[in-house]
Amino acid sequence: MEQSVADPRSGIESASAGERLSLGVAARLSRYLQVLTQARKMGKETISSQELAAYTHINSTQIRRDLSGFGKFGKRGVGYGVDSLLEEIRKILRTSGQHNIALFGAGNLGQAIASSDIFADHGFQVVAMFDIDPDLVGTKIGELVVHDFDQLGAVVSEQQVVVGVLAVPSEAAQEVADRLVDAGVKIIFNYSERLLKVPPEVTVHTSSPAVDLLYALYFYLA
Amino acid sequence: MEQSVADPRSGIESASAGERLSLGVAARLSRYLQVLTQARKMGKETISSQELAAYTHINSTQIRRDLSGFGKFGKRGVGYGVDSLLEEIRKILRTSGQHNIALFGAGNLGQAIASSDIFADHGFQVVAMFDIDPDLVGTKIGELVVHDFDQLGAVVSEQQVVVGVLAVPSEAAQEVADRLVDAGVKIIFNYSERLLKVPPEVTVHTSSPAVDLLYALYFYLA
DNA sequence: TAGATTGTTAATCGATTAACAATC
DNA sequence: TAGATTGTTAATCGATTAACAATC
Repeated sequence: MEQSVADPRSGIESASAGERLSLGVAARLSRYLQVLTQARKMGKETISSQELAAYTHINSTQIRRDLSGFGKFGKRGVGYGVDSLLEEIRKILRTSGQHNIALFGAGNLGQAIASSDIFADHGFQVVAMFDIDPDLVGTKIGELVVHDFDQLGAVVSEQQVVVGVLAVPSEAAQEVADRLVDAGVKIIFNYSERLLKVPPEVTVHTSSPAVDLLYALYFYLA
Repeated sequence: MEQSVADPRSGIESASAGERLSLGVAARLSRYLQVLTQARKMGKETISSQELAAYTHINSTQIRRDLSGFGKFGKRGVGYGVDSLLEEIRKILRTSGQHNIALFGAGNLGQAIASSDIFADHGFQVVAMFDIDPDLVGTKIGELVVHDFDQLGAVVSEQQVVVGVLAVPSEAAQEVADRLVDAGVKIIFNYSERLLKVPPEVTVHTSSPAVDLLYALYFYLA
């Protein structure tokens, strides 16, 4: 889990918004969304808190408690409607819209991400790809033309890019991050291992499969 | 974060082990390990709880508290020695050794994982690759020969595979998982979106970049 | 009705944080 | 000495869980 919010804004409350969710609640709601999205793909119409618990490793009481804080979304004796719960949680997280991503690095990892619908399923669209290799610039990966890094600023503002995803080698990661920061991007998803230095208003999420494995392994060995 | 431990074993306590770590502590220690590993690569010799906090988004008091529970690893006015802290945490997590991974799927994602040292840095070694495509079976990806799925059981027991990493299309994920379970593998790392059904003693970690993004986005939009 | 599952309460435990003395 | 940072305390807040009535 990533805890990314340095300074909860004091003062002005958004009119439409109620309270800001706690880090834990927001993280758990996101997990529910993931499972619900897949459950829908599998043609499931209802899902119980017990089933959600099995897939998320989150206690079923906790799940019911999280949800009941926002309304009565379930049917006793039946469970939750997959479609309707999906919609409710999206409303709560206010992430119903379409959000644009720029992808950096057109190597194996970049291509894997571009061709996957792991982001698309949750309303994120890869709208641009970048690479430093002149042989790749101008070629097409799926629907996307590979841009040169020099076009970064222009693409970010024209396409309203909200998230930059780094699938570049570690050595290149900091430079790309710097450029994204200059272009005003506030969320960076880092698939390299490099520790990135960014200003406090920018959130970096570093992907860490090995860390997750270490964690799982501890409980396996212990 | 993945919470994966269903039934804490009652009764018998391992002689060498003290208490089993709580889920939260184990997860945070793993994060520290990640940052320390990178800090060492960057040639850093000491690191303060403040710096660790900046990279992990975990409160610095929390970090000092976590560590001081196991010993006095730091020097006041200086910080923690990167090498020594790395070693201490590995001891605590009892994950110092070498652990073997089998990788499934030799496509873009599989190749990206095989050629990355994101696992190797933490003592995980990819010892075998598998693919269903007859054209790929027998070819080499880096140092690794691509095996046919039929060899799964033999390879797992010969190479003492502890973790199976799935980089296959969603449609194939459940079948590979079933075979891994049959072969006795207890930890599965799932890069597909498919929800996997496994027996309770097996831990599945599903990679969820989009979920992490949704979470970051909430705090950005809110 | 009988079985299943939600919504909610109440009680406990661990996480979080500010503050600060100890000490490098 | 002066500055920095650990180790630790104490106080608060949120997470977790079992239990169960309500109700589909």
